[in-house]
Amino acid sequence: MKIDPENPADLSAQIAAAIRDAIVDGTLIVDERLPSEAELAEQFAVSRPTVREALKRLAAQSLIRTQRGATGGAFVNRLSFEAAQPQQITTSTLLLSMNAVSFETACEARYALERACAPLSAERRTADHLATMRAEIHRQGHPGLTDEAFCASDVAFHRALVDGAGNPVLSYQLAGAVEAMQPLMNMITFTARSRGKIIELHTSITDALERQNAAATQSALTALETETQSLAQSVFAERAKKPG
Amino acid sequence: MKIDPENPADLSAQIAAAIRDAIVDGTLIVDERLPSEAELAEQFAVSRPTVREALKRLAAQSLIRTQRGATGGAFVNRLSFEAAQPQQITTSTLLLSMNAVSFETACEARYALERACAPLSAERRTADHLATMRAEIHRQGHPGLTDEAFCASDVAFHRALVDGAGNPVLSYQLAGAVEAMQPLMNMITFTARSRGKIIELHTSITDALERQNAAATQSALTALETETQSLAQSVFAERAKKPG
DNA sequence: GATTTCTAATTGTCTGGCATTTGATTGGCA
DNA sequence: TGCCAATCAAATGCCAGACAATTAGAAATC
Repeated sequence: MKIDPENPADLSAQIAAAIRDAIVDGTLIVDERLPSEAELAEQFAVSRPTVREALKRLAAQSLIRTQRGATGGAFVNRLSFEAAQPQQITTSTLLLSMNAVSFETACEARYALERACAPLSAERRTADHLATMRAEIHRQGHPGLTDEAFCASDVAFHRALVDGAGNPVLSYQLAGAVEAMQPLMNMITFTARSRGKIIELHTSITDALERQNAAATQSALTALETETQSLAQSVFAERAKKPG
Repeated sequence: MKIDPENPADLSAQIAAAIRDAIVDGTLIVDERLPSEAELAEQFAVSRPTVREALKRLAAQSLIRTQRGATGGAFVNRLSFEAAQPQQITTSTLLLSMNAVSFETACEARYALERACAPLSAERRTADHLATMRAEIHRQGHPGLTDEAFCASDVAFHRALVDGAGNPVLSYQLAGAVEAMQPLMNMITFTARSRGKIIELHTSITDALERQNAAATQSALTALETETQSLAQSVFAERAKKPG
């Protein structure tokens, strides 16, 4: 673990990179304790605040955790899917909002990915997954539901669908795509009629999964994508007509 | 932007979260300059090192960039897909290696996601994408190629396939899944015979894409998945027989 | 008017110190 | 001997102040 002493700027970034590399290539293993801040400062020939800045960078990526006290210190974190997901969602959300990604593009990606889960989910979904999906469908039918709550329930429905595939890697990747869409979906006003259509399609998806019919699940998802796209298009067209 | 003064621990994390929230909800917009470190320290009633630790956390996530000098400071970064991808790949790689995800599970997720790109890629792939894929296939046929270089070429091939879909959201999500598999793939020894089979399947994939035949692309991908899985299984079985 | 120099603002880093937390040690007491 | 409380030591969390390096703009000079 070495840093470049020639370049006196960005010392904390260099130190963070050195430690990160050591974690990635296995030099530092899970739950291993890093040297204390004072020792690291000595090793890298920098001051303690600089070391601390480096450690905070790593902590921001959940690569390490710190613990105070006599046996405390910085420990290599076991990066869990649960810990990585919130950050993945934040990043995906910002990517969409800051890069002028069209609703169409985001929606296309999301449904393409969900269709990828469909065959696995049709095979492996448990009664629990189906129950969650039906519960969300039921909630979506409630008349007093705000648009935002409707979207949140939609996300919960789709996450259950994805989790039904029983593949944590898929669930992790899809969480970003599905949740990041929520701010975009929240821009849509859902009329009673469009809600009814969506609920109908959610029901066909759930039915198809229950019958373990992968093809039917995929075509229902495609229908839902088409419906969502045209709904968004009409909302945006309406908004363009009367600005303000 | 407020922090909880009651809880004296984790001040830098609280400040980082406050600023991150301001960026996510649009209070701070792209390229906007944050107050100087001294001003932030005053606002949050903490010291400058604490503010700096918070800023480093945000810099680690590419949410801000800093610039020295008279008109310098911390600026909200436009989070680009290019900047987010390396971190997404690092995270995905660590998730696989630290969570004992089986080769089977990771492989299944990867090919499910790639199949999701196939229809779009069949529709939109350019001559450039096809040329890249054929070039990688050609490289893979070179006899002197190390296993590691073969894997790297494999990754390049699949990334071209994914990029062919012309959807940056898909490319971003898939990059994590594809690249993170590389360390797992590197554990496999590729015989001349297995390389030949893979090259053959890569060729059918490229041919199907060239003919814009989505179904053929998907079934070729499925065949490649089956081949990869059985290859891995035999390698691991062999390794289990004679340990060391 | 162009070039050079100066200046002010800002981040990057260091030194030194104190507060807080927490496990380990040690001493006292039953 | 066994248990419990007080103490201790190590480590992180935080702070104050200072200096160095960089950079843009202003001022001075040719």
